[in-house]
Amino acid sequence: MLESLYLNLGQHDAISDAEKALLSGAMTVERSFATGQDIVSSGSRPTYSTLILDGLAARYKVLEDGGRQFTSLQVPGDFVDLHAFLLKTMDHGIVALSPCHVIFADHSKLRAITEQAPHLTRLLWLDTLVDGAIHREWIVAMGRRSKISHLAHLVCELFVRLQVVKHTTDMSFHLPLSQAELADVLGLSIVHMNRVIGALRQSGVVTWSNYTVTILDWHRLQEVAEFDPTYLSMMREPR
Amino acid sequence: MLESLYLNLGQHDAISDAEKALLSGAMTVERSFATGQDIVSSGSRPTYSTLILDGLAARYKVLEDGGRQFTSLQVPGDFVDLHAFLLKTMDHGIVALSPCHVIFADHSKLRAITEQAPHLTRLLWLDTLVDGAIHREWIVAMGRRSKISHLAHLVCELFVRLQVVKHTTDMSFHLPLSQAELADVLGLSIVHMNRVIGALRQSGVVTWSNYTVTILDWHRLQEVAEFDPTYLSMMREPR
DNA sequence: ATCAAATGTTAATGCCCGTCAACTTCCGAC
DNA sequence: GTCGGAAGTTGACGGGCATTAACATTTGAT
Repeated sequence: MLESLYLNLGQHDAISDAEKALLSGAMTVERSFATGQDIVSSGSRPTYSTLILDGLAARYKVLEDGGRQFTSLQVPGDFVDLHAFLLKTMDHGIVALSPCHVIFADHSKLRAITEQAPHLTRLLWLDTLVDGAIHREWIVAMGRRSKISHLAHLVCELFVRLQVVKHTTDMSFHLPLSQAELADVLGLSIVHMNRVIGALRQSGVVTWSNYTVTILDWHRLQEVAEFDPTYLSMMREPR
Repeated sequence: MLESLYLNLGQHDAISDAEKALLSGAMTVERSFATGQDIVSSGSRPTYSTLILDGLAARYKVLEDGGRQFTSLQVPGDFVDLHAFLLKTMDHGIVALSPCHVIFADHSKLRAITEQAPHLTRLLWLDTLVDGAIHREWIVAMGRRSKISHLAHLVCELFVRLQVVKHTTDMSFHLPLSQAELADVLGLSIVHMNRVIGALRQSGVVTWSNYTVTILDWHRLQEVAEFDPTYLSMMREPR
């Protein structure tokens, strides 16, 4: 049930059975969300945090002119709003980009973990720190990378993150994002997004159809993206 | 000595004298850095985290073509690399943008805090979560705001953050950033950065000279920026 | 005070990317 | 199968922004 969470946290450091039991014990209700539904709405003050068991979700903000910007993509094994445990008030929304199956962890039980399980606390903290590292990489991509490089970087990131939780097959993964939604990831117009995707296809490093991305040449893709996975902290070491 | 840290952490929730003593006890060596010097270098594995006592610093990444992107600005009372306590390896550098006076906190002592002081641990965790919230706001600004709105938002953010640690006077603050450095914050060319600053000046909401920004019309500035300080979690409540 | 270097400012040119528009393809409902 | 709407694709055009270059101004070093 929580296998993807264990894979996600366990990539950074070993987690004990006792810790798995604590995590499992923090979980309460399961729920499903349809594509397009808000999993958490902006301005709310949730009393639980949401773990994705299956599906793809995204954090987003909407501006007055209607423009939307995604600030992160969340895959199975991710807490979409672990930060709300301490931030209290959601300053952004979280939407399901595909049918999402989730499970809730009560903040009271997360708090109990911080009182009694320092190592597990550090791993949960670390999970939010990796979030931050991904945000920084997105800022760099938006500010200083070419658009095709930005897109290539996103493909690299998603492939690696999905691989950790065993949601890739060979060099392919499912990416249920319309081009309009991708445009809200990269901060582009729909039309230009379409052209950038076309350019990446043309370059021959990936195929991309039916919402499935297949990496044909990982090495060249990594070069185009200048992708260095250090920021994902995938090395297992004492934390 | 650690007054700005107490102000920074204390804005989110009350901190006890015992907690202040724990923080104080975690500090070791003080040091100064000159403008332009790296406080922490990319790829390093520091065994301590760095707190800014005075000065302005920034996190940054450099791309192969030499392009630089700042991913955050750090003011007095900020830990510039608290995340390295758990991430272990720095995936970016941190540079002093003005003469910086800092103090180091040993990771071993931070670890001891996580073992013995759950509430203080949550406040330190929260500090890194606010970092993440700021990152998200930067992503939105880079992706979907006009450049003048982005700049206005940055001014709002810095003013509020500096106010918390008592580094503003009336509606002014010192911002020791060249236009070239600002361009690396917004992801613009130097020439265009100059024009955007000119446009913000023209609009009459701020004056900006001698590295000092004065807000003439906070209300209109906030409107231009669509600035909503919720993301900074400045409300004091149990965490 | 003088000079060199860093920083700020302005103009010219061209490309990247947004907008508008038209059209095609895909997909689910019936 | 047929229909309607969503998603994808392509072209035309204009504006925002990068690049280059030149010059002005400020700053710091001697």
